[in-house]
Amino acid sequence: MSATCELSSILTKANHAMYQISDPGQPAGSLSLGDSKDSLQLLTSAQLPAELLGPCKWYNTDPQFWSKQNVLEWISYHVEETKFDASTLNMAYCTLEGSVLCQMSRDTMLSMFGPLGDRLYHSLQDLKAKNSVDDITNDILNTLFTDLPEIFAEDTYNLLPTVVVAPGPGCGTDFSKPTSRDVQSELKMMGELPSWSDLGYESGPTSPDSLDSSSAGMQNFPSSPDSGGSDSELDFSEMRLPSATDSYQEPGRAELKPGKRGRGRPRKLSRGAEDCMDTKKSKHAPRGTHLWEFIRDILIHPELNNGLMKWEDRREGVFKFLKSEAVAQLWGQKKKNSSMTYEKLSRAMRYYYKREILERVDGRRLVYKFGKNSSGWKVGEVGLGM
DNA sequence: CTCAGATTTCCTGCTT
DNA sequence: TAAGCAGGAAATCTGA
Repeated sequence: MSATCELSSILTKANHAMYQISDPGQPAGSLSLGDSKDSLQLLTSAQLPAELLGPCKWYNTDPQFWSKQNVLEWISYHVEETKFDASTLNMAYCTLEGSVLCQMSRDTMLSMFGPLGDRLYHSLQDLKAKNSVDDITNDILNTLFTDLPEIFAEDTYNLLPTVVVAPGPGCGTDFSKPTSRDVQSELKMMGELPSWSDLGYESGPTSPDSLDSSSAGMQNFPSSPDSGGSDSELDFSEMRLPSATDSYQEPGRAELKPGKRGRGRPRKLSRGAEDCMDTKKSKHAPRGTHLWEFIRDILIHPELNNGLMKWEDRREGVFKFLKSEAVAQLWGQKKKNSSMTYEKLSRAMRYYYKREILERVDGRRLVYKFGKNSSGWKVGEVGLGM
């Protein structure tokens, strides 16, 4: 069932124009990140159907024709894959045109991207070859996604490398050293889209305990300057606001491994027909997925958050939830927990008071304030990334 | 295996 | 009355 629901999740993504679904807490267009045409063009809900059923754009495009954004996404993907410290990258190098990139020697790339350069170079060569030679893989993948979606069910991920790599040379991305993990994640990525998380947001811890505002990944992509690759980054590709048709996707805990339960206190049964709910719980809910960072990242991208939240006093770090439930749903999607509610989210927020990541704002509903142990939201900190 | 950290979930009571 | 807010308590998961 888990597999089925996972599949459902994938297909649902494909079938619904994510944020266009009318939702009480989420008017159409909300969070349609693609609005920011000039900034990093995030893969959005609107793009989902087509994108989701096929490999991501850079993967399918001859690197020669990559836009800066494609380059950024591509680099980000590898940053994440290798858990490379994105903060060491010069962002100027990450926004080159693909054509420029293609003319670079391996040494040049090494000098530009450091240890990541080698991987990038090989990936680039592979992609150049691939996109000039065949589309077999794409066809296969499309077939898999459209005709044999169940193959992407959780337990069958392991089969993918075999299935897809089989076509041989030219079939792929960075398969030069096709470790199982590489291949799987690559494929998985193609299925789930690269997005903010693929843009390097998961490359480093950013909890207040581990970073201060002056450090850590200040050059990370569009979002938080200091995310350093926080997993808290808005991974909108994975996020979509729920619609009435999504109930079956409710993850709940019904399908955890035998003997394992979902996170948190056991939920009381009574939520109606939530039984088919399940997307697998993230097996490794990554550290660094901090709620406050997630919130912060929504806030520092006003062009993207589209009315979910707003600054009340940017300088002071005071912000307000405008669509509290929608934010909670997004958070829930990020954590693969569609039963997330604002109530729960707010409880977690309140825990931040003690840690001084947030400060109380008395008497104002839905209003919070960043505390001294938070970072990355201040005007001076934001925007350094690019 | 233990432990700490970070939630998640539930609950009660209070406030707006 | 509903929606939020405050916290306590319990439980889980992950990483160290």
